[in-house]
This record gives sequence, C-alpha cells and structure tokens, in this order.
Amino acid sequence: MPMDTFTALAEPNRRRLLEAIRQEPCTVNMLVTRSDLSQPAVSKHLKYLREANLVAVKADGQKRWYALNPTPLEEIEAFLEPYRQLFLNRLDAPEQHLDLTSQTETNEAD
Amino acid sequence: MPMDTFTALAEPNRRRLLEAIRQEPCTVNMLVTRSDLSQPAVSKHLKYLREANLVAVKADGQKRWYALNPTPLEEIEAFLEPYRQLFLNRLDAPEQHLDLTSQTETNEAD
DNA sequence: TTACTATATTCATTTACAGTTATATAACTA
DNA sequence: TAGTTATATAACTGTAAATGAATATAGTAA
Repeated sequence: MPMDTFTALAEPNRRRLLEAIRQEPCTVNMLVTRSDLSQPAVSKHLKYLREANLVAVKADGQKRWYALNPTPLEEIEAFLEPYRQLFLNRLDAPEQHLDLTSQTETNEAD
Repeated sequence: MPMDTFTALAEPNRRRLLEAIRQEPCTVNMLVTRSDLSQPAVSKHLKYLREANLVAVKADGQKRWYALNPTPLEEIEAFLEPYRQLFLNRLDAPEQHLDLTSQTETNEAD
C-alpha cells in the first residue's frame, strides 16, 4: 500500500529532501551531501516520495536523477483551501491578502 | 512531545474531524455521531488535534465544545507556497486561485 | 444517595516507520 | 578482469501511533 501525500509530507526530512529537489533535480548522492542523512536513509525516503508520486526518477548511467512532481500537492492545496481565508483574517496586515470574490480594482500591471 | 501540524493532518480521520469542526463548533458526541469512530477514538484524535493546537476546547457543563484554530495551518500554507505556482500551471481552467505574494516571473502565455 | 450522560484516560496489541549496518546490483574505470 | 562508484534493498532495533476494550472522571438529574 503506497504512501499518501499527507503521510509523505509528515516527515521533516522528507520535506527537506523535497525542498532540495524542488530547487533543481538531484541525484541521490547530491541529497546525501546536502542532508544529514545516510545514503540508505535517503534512498528509503525517496522510495516513499516515489510511492506518493511526488518525485519522478530518470536513470542516467549509475546515477538516478530525481525531479519534483508537484501534482499530488494539489490534494494538500484542495484541503487547505477552505481554511485559508480563516487564518488569513488573523494576519496583521489586512491589505496584503486579496479577497477573491470582490475584485474591484485590476491588478495586472504590478 | 506534542504532535506537529503535518503529523496531525496525516491521519484521514483527523482531517475529517477537522472538517466537521471547521463547519461549526462541535461536541464530542456530535463528532461521534457524524463519524464512524467510537467515542474513545474521537477523544484520542481530539487530543492530538489539541496538541497540534488545531482546535480549542471550551467546557460547558459536561460538554466540551471544540472549535477550530486555523493558525497552525499557516505552516502548511508556508510550505506549500513555493510549490503552488508549479502545479497551478498544470490546471486546465484558470480559476480564481489567490496569489498573495509577489510573483517572480509568472507566465502570461502558455 | 443512585443512576445516567458526556468525555477522558489507561491498557494491551498491532502496525508503521525511522535509522543503522550490511549486502546486493548495476555501471563505470583502469 | 578487478576495483570502484552509485544506488537500492534486506535485516534489525527502537519508537510512535492506530485500534479496541475497559475503566475513570465529572457533571446532571431523579
């Protein structure tokens, strides 16, 4: 049973790995170097990220290039959407977040 | 050690409980009725949601009214933000998704 | 007081997962 | 060919958490 998106993101090291992969495609060794994790630990986390379809792999000789697949994050986005206005109301600066429904002024030249 | 926001949301039943609480404040019995969970199971999940500070409780006689505290969800929002433009580009219909922050180099033609 | 209601907690069991060490496999290099 | 590199996997240990049954606690009502 593959790991779902929420569970994959629940682990902080996996979020950091995904952050690195988001910046640029990475090989396993690059991720080992940029993290505090051992190579098997990185490979195991990448296995879960693959199962959650959050990363795609491309073989290149011995190397495996891991690239981000952001599509499953839409599930998180969809979950978060109804809550967003609720916590946006609590922010200090109320001008920075725009109201979706009432769009009185055009903001295309910004 | 209290449960963090991501881990609290990793459990599907907890997400459903939070959905119910988002619609309106709920007592434990209301949540038991509206879910497939036993009363102890609901209470235990609520304990985790309390630890994650996602809900606030108000005692009212025997009843405990659970209300949503959306503030910790800002952490999820902050994590998701750099990814959003990446998967928004893949959507078919250009919906009215809000883009609060400054866009670096968005695409006007596709 | 007793009985009932609403909620929380304890306990035991099971499962899932994180981390390590060791090993396996495939590709590259000399 | 042997040796090295890159990555994956297996086996193991420890821990967190999911689940269910039983119980505890506290408020309410008779």
